[in-house]
Amino acid sequence: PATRVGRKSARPQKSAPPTTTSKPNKQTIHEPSPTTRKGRCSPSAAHAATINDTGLRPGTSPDVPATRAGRKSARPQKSAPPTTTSKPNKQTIRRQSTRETSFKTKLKKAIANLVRVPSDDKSETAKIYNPIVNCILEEIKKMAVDEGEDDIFRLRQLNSGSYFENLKVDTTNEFDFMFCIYGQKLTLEETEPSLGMVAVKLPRKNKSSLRNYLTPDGYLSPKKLLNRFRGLVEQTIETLSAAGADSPFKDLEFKLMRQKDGCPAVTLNVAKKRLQMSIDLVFALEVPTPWPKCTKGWNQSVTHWPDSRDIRAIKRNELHLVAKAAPHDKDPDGEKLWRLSFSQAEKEIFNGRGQILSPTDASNHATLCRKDCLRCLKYIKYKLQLTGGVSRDVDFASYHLKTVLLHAIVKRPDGWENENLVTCLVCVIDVLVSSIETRHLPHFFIPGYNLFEPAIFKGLEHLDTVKDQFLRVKEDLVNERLPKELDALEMPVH
DNA sequence: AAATTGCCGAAGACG
DNA sequence: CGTCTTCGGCAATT
Repeated sequence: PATRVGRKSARPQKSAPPTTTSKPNKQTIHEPSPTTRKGRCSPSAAHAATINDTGLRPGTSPDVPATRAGRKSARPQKSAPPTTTSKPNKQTIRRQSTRETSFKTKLKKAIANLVRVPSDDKSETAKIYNPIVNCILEEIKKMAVDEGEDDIFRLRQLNSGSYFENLKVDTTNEFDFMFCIYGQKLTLEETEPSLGMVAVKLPRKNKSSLRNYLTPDGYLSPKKLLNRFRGLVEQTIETLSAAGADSPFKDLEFKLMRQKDGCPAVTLNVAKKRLQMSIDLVFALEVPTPWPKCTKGWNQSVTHWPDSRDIRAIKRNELHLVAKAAPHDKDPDGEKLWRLSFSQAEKEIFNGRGQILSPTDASNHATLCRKDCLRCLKYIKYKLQLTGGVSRDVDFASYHLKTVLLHAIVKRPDGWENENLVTCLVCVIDVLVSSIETRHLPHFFIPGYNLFEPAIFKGLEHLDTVKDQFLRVKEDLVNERLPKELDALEMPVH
């Protein structure tokens, strides 16, 4: 029974590759001239052993996490990787100035030194959070059966968040999971397309227990459902905490954090001796395809990325609704509006087996490069917060950075290779800066939803600090200096 | 049709 | 740099 499934799915060939030249290489960043500077040599090791027992970030990241991977099959290597470029021959190398080469090396090293999760820690934490989430899921199901609601509280687990996306840049032991109600027929009402939110009603034929969570006027209430979910988790934690001496949880201390207003997640802190971790359980509703109307037009950009075939593939991903509060007084009681989450679609673009590359990408170099870019951006933001440049509760979120990156790829679909990392970073920073200047950062999938809309974004005035910071980084980059914001060596410890 | 199994990629460790 | 390892994702399988 050979389970031969390799990556032999279709995707014969990404249509016409030779577009390379057609694109006016507007990105001729002057990888600049010799501004000298002694390399700060990096005694690595610096950030080592930051096994932090501080962890535990209190806030809730507006980063809206993931949902289930689409069921698309592997895309075969986007054909033709002639590798010519990836392996510069000696002459090419010699032709590059040694300074430039050494700067690239230096940058690469610096990035490698951004926070990483050592594999020891990975094993150790995995042995804790996996049994816990399994147990919570099981207990919830059991309790739901007793109360006749097992038709909805048989939840699907999706690992999400920066840890599982390999995009973590801080040292907190924080793990995000989505717990999704799935398989329900829902009717979406797009009353607030410019907020990225929808209201939900149940079609007549939906006889599920969701009926228990309707408002008087027939809307599915995020607050009611989230409260119910939290109640289930609370009960579970009680039984977990009361575990006997032979339980796998006997050394663990559990503490359920207070429910933050408008936060779609239930946060559970777990401690084992000195090791602390935070488990975020994001409650979500899976909404069946097709995507709602507010997403019309996200793909109508003039550019050629992603191509129409990829767009179709992306749109095959299920969206999710999370109980994230609406801004202002749009829905003060949290009784009506749900926020759309595209995390599965985003995951497909960045990670999935069907990485969405550009027509001229030959391999998964682009994936690596994009992720390195994103990690750099996130790290810069992280440092800015650590050093007090921007307070932590301004909701300038990594989601904004991810969105900026997506726009940057649209603007310049080719050349995402770590060889060009500097160029790529500069490109992303340019997009970020102009978004800030114009106060216009459209949600990638909902063009009419401006993430920097004053009514939506708190702390607009801080954005200029952010802009300055990134401009400094850009300045360093084009002058071949390692930005101190990317230097993990002196990591402030909070 | 829920749970198990096996394969593969990502990325760290190590030499 | 290349090889080895572990973890997670995924789908075939029963």
